[in-house]
Amino acid sequence: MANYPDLSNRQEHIVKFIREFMAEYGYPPSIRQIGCDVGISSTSVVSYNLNVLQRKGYITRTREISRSVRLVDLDDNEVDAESSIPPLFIPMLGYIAAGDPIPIPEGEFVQGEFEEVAVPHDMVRDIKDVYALQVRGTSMVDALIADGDIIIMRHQTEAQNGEMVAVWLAEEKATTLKKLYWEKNHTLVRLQPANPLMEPIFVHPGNLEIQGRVIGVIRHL
Amino acid sequence: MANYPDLSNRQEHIVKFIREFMAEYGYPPSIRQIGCDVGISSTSVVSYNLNVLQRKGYITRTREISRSVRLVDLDDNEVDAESSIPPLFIPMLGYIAAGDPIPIPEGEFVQGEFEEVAVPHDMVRDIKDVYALQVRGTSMVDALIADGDIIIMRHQTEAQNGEMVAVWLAEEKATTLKKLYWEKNHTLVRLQPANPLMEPIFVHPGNLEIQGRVIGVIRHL
DNA sequence: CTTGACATAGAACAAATGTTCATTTATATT
DNA sequence: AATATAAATGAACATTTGTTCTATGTCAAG
Repeated sequence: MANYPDLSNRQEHIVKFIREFMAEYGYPPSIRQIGCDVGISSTSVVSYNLNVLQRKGYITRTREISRSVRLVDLDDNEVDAESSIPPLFIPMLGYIAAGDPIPIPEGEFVQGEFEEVAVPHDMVRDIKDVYALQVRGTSMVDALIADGDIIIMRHQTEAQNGEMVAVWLAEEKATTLKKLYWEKNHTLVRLQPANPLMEPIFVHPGNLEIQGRVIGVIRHL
Repeated sequence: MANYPDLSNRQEHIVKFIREFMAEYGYPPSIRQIGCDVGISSTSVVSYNLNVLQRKGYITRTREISRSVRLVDLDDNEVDAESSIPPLFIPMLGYIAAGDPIPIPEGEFVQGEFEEVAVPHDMVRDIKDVYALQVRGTSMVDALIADGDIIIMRHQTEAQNGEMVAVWLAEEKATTLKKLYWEKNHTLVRLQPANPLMEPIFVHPGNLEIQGRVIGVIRHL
């Protein structure tokens, strides 16, 4: 991993774990939690490696204070206590229905330009490229999504196997939400409904346009 | 201080101290550090006030984890003097699966007794009798609910027409989630799947036990 | 005046958590 | 091969930290 040339693999792993833990929980991990994740059974080895990371300027620690490991973050995406708080509201861009391509965000959202939708605290970590769409119609029931549901999307145009995506099928002139799998050396795409009782469909990559990835669904009743 | 009308002065002080401490140090304060700043010499009084702040939705805590106090970051302007603040977290009671009756809350929840689930700000207005269950299995797909989904329930034993309820069918020994409609002068119950492509079932009221009402569904992908 | 809910207080205890120590292993250098 | 340094290991211990318990005080409602 070229990001940290002067660190061992273990030390890189520790830095990344601390960053992820802080983002997810809002407080730093303990020595033992770091050891569990990194596979170090001895608290003194964790402490030894943290001392190295501190000496090299990657972290700071306060002696005899629980959970006092803090990253000194040199990356572009500076993580600090305030900005690590995930958003509670995201913009609602519009609607998603079978017969229309979904609205796609252009540039950054201007505050107040869109209606806002409340999301759970742990559903969105970084609001960049994330937005909500409301479902119109019953065409998404194969994705176990009902009319009126709110879909939380992250704008991306490529997808990995197993990710739930919104795709526009040009020939059929239809939007569909399915799990995407590449097959036959990327010459075929299998779109798998979330409902296990339903069959997948197969499309050529040229007929398909990935418009975003689904990261959550919210249904009010 | 008009910003937190439903908090005592001490509780406001605690919220502000937590925010300042987190910003300055990058990790949350301990119970004793909060006590020192606010002038509370007893750790149980600090803990009591933190429990109140958690119940009112200002902070979250994790039981028996050091420095696990986290602010739930609402803008000061969003605190409305006229309304109670809706909860951002509710207790997760357990699981729901087809072959078992759902866990039913008994009495009020003891703080910290259950794992907490994040919900959207506008999904729950009053936490009383509200809890979450996680779906195990694919038996709920007729309700457009997937394995792993989180269902937000309000404990109630009676239902109006059209409400989505969890019912236990004694003869079938099964839990199902469907919209309930009374028919033939309350001598028959029609249970309507949320999936419009599926047929309803009809049961006698004596065979059915309403265990709660579904008020929302959350799906993380 | 009584009662119940809320808030406070201190002590004791349990558990979480960080540090120290003795020892071993791995690696680099001479 | 010898030596020095870095890295690892587990155990023991010290300290931090959160929870529980018992008791008391305040205040509003009946």
